Amino acid sequence: MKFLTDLEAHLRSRFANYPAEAVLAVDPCPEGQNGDFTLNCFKIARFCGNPVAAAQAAGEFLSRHEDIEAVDIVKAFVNITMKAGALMRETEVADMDALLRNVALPHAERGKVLIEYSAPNTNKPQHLGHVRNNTLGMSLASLLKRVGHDVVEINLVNDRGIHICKSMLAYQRFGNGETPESCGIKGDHLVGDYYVKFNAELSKELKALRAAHPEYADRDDDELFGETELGSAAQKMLRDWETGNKEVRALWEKMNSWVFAGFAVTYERMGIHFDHTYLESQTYLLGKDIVSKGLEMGVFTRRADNAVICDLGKLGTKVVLRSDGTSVYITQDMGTTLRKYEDYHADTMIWVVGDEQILHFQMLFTIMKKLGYAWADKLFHLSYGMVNLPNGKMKSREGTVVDADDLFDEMSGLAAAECRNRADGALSEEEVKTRGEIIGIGALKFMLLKFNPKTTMTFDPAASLKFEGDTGPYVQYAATRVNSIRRKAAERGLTGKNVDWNLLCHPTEKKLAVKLSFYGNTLRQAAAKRDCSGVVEYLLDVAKAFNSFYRECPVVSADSPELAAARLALAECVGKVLTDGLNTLTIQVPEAM
RNA sequence: GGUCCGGUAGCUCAGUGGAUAGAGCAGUAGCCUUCUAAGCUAUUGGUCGAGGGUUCGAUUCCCUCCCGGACUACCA
Repeated sequence: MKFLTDLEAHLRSRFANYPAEAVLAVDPCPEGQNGDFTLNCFKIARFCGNPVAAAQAAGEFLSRHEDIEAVDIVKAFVNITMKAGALMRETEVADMDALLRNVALPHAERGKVLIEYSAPNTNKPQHLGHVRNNTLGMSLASLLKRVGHDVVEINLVNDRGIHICKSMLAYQRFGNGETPESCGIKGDHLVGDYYVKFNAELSKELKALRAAHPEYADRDDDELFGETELGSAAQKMLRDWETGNKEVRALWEKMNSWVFAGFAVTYERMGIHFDHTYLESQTYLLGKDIVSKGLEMGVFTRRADNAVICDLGKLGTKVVLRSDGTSVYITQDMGTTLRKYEDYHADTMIWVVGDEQILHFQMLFTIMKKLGYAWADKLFHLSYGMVNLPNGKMKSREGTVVDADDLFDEMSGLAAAECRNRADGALSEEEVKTRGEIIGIGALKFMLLKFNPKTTMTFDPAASLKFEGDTGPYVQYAATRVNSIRRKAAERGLTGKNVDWNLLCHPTEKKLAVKLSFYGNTLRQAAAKRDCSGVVEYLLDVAKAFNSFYRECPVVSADSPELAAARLALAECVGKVLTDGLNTLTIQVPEAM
């Protein structure tokens, strides 16, 4: 802002030790204080004497500035009231295209970012936990794009392993050849049903086994897995899969294709489009050559039992190759990390993975650094907390898992019902569905993004279906209100062109403009922190200010056509920012609500 | 035991070295002949887990302790 750069120049000329780079920044003036912006002079006190003296000096200069109407100094805070026209110009509200364009980072700060998220297993449908992952991933990807990065979105599907064999085996035994088509069940759900079936049958067997062998009492399920008939059959199936047994491979192909078809529907509904999907079945053998390289470099050592290990200091010792020479999880992760780098040469790689894997990623990143990869210090694990329900954790065994597709249906259905109700027959059923989907899915994503990723959040199904208060629909509603203002204004022949910005001097109007001016900063900060929750808070804040404006400053029935035009222009700017903001979070905005 | 994350209003969560700690929900009292009430206005509600320290100033930084969770596999 001009008055800031002017003040900066003034201070620099007055104080010899004032730094060359800019240090001044203003915040919105808090509620209850007298001003549009506030300058905190505690922060420049070290260059300009004590805080209060700094505030006096700054205030004195600003009170003479052409853009400033009044200055109110409280302690070391300089509360600045701008002239209305200057405020609208400096906040870029008067040039909304510039406001939206200036969101992007300077070219030098842009880079190529690879972001991996979702990473589902192909043995069951996705649940609320996946929805949080998907939402965090897709929204962060979108945000990074919005500020100018070149973003590649990838998925790594866990399509092989013992858990996959479990559902395959249960299907083989109990499936009677049914298919998603024959039974009308979505493919991922059908396969998931057999995974559940396997576990149910296994439990029975374990119970019988323990009854027959009292000496097994203190051995847990995993230890006894291989002792059960089903368990050993699943293990055999995995070996058959690995040796390329035709029958097993054919079954695997068939069931995975069902799951992929199911996932495609879920992803489409969320609006997810990956640039590339890696399959674990094609990457799980990667990484062994890196182990040999690490051994040569002395990064890894061979233990007496022939296992290859890596000493990671206070992180502990990590086995990177089993004593029988086979890979562990981190081996293939080392391999895929290198593969991803070779495929895309990204400046930064991000993994969206739950916080239970924090240690794993610390180890992975440390190993990649030890192996000498220059890019390894630009790896980032975006960890997020679990999603709990009001009465505790989601547990598949207790049937408390919130299924993604069911949840979408429920959210969408409720929103559609509300739309149908409000439209009172004026909307086609198709339009009702479309709006319901945008509002319902939007509400869900918005709610998931509102929390800081790190927090272990509680999902309250009842509360989430309310669509009131700090929700996505609240922001969507504010955005659509702009449409109705525009429509009504057009009927009266009003446009938001050739505006006299000096007319927007109502406190509510100025407050709104001040908030709008922080849009770019908010997005860039959120992108730097890799955390969308700041954007959510910001959009709620703008929507709230706009709803007050909506009540207090009528547009169409304003005192003069000139004022109406100016208010319309301000409302248009709000509409653009809210829509751009929601879209950046991958949330759509309906035409009306 | 060790490492990491959290503990802020009845509930769910923001905040972060600075002005009187915020929002939504829930509660209370109002507002639809007006651009859509999925809205607005007012209001009740807090020893920011506890105790020390650093600082002009700490909910925020440091230390100790208490409580909750995650991790601590030759599982993924």
